[in-house]
Amino acid sequence: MQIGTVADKSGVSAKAIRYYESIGLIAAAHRTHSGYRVYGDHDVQTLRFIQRARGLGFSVGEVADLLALWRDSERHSAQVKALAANHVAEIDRKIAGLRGMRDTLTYLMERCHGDDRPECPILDALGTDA
Amino acid sequence: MQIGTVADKSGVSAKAIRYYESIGLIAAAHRTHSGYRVYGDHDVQTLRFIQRARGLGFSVGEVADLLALWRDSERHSAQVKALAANHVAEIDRKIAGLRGMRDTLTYLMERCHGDDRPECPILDALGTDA
DNA sequence: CCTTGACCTTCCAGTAACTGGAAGGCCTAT
DNA sequence: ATAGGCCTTCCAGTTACTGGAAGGTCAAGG
Repeated sequence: MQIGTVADKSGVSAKAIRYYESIGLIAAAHRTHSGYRVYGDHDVQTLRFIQRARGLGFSVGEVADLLALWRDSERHSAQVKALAANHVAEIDRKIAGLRGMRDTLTYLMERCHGDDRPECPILDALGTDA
Repeated sequence: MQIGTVADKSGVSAKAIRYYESIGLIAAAHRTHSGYRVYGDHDVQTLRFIQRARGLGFSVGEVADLLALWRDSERHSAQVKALAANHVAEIDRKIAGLRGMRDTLTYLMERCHGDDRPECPILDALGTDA
């Protein structure tokens, strides 16, 4: 398989595959005599794994850890769970931050007439000396 | 006032102030004969505005729009409200995305023993062919 | 008068995780 | 022979800054 085919099958772009190879997330692919990368079904599996993990918001570094655990038959599920728990905590922090912004903005928006007059509590809130 | 003072007063780092100047978000400061930037209270106000808007998650580009509206006495509050509404919608999208990740992860974690055995539904979910 | 220390200046690099595009090689079909 | 659709590498750009290097400025102390 060439990189385009494995990209289609895995859902990871060819660009991203080369990038993952360049940073060492995946092993360097074998090459044809003319330099084309060659892949097998196994690589499609790995890339799908990466794709899903990235889709759950894990960083590339965390994905590397997950991949290592995935390949390690001696792993303890507690290790995986801990990784996931850390990530959930991080997601919760982000959600909390966004919710704070959202709440402030909707509060201000409710008080903004939203017509052709210039008075605006949103700008007031941003601009006051407080 | 020198840049360090205005940085302290506004809560925006000196580095960030120079950066904002470099991208045109704020006007270039006047300089002393020796090249030091000089600021007044007015600049502190502007930087605080920027600081708060950034804290609400507005991008630097959106902050530029907000600043322009803030300075425009002819503005319509509807313009500000629309900007805020777009931003809230964006925040909502992000929250929804994060919540999806969170839900999937917690679902999988509940099913993971989290002990010294290798079986792990989290890795299974990432690695299946489905 | 000179030095010390705390400022300030500019410029370069790095962050995360890629994407876009340029310039050029390879391979198959017509 | 050439057209097209692949592939290759490499450089730049994205966001919003931060860190650090090399060096100038200024007021106070010895």
